[in-house]
Amino acid sequence: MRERSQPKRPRPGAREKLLEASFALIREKGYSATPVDELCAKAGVTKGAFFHHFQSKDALAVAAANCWSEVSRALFQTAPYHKQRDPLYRVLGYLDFRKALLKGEVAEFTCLVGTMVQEVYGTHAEIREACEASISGHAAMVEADIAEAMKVYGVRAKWSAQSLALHTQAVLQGAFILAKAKGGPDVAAASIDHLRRYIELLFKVRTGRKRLLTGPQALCGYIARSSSTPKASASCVWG
Amino acid sequence: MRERSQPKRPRPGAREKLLEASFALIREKGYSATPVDELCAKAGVTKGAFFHHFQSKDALAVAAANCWSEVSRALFQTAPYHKQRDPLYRVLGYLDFRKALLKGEVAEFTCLVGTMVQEVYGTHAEIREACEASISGHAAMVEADIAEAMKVYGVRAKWSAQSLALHTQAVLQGAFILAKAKGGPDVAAASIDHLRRYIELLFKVRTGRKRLLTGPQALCGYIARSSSTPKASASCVWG
DNA sequence: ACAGTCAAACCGACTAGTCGGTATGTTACA
DNA sequence: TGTAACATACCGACTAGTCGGTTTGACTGT
Repeated sequence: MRERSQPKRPRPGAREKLLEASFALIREKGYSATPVDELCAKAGVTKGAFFHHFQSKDALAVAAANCWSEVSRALFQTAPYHKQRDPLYRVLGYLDFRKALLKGEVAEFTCLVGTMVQEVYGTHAEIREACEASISGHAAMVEADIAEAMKVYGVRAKWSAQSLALHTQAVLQGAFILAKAKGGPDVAAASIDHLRRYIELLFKVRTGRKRLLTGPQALCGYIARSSSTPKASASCVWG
Repeated sequence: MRERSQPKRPRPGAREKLLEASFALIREKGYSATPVDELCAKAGVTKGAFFHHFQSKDALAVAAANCWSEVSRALFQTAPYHKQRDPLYRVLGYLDFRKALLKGEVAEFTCLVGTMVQEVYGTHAEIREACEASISGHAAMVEADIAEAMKVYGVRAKWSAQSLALHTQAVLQGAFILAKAKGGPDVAAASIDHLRRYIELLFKVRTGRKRLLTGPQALCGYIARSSSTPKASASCVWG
């Protein structure tokens, strides 16, 4: 239902504002500890609007996870590292990009779906599935580059492109937990460095990072600072 | 209806039972979503007993995190891999041991403090600190072996033993999140495999795992099955 | 141009139930 | 007789969700 692609945008969109508020609040306080009233307050919207757009708080969580998938897909697909011709450089550039995103408050760079799935995996199947889809979908994007790199570099191994892609996500999620525990992004950055080193070793790229970054299309390591925190955009109405 | 056990209460220890119940429930449902009443029910104890032993729910969380530190310290210090003479084998054996612990339900092998800190890092400073201490303390144990291995193997590197130790914890915590998202331990095991391969590469141990495991003191890979899930013991009264 | 119609969007007081926490016992034992 | 260790009843605050009503704006017929 909802008939989402209507040519008219009747309202500034309480729905979008609620999704955006959920990004901030759930990452900051967790899902269970975030009351509906507070989501409404942050979004500048009333409770009536909330339950007009979402059947329940859980339904919002599912929508938020789906929206997160779309927003992050958009962010990473348009990121500059993605234009690298060498697929391995795309993989390493991806990690540099992730590292560059570790700025500001912890809640601003951590992962919504990773936070949520941790809390609800055993009690809210639908939310868990939406989070799983988000993580797996993101991993699939990385997997494509890894698989291509394996071909180009002639890497034959016991590990699969998929398992390595999932491993990158595990490292990132774990790095976020350590960042939360320690109160800052430094540990997370160090962990990404280790992951990068691992991938270099797997592909036998012994050169230091510098050389990788000064290649002809050296777009890997830089920051699209303007959008370090993915925002819910109006285009993210479903997912 | 109460009348629930022997009128004699020699010293069954409501406190210990509550801590043990918190291990199970918080790992299963998260901290915020675990009501005090349910903790009491699981522990077979009344609410009065709860607030007799803990000033607040938050105080229980701090105690649980400290208890977790002690229980896991005891578990890993007595684990067989720890007797390896070669420090590198201890590190790799640690990973094999962690992998072997990935049995049963997800809530039975995931980390209490990792789960908790994710939820409360921004709102409950004392709990966060207790979780941080638990993770860092555990990492320090791994760090000692890594540092020794670096000496023995003459490894000089940009990375420190500490950062690699923290990285192992990041991988494990992240592996737990993926396991929660996917509903089983397989992804987590694969991620530990990648971490193991990384460390082998760092130490230039090119031999396959088999050879490592068939060495003279090949205790690395086995399971202390009887205690895969750390239990709160009576000795864990404070921490 | 304009009154009428309709449905979606939105509002906010209200409720039923849950939550963490307390007040006041009761029991076992030193 | 005192004290630690419980047990039970209860409280006020909070929470997700409801419901009757109002606003908004697109569309229609005249």
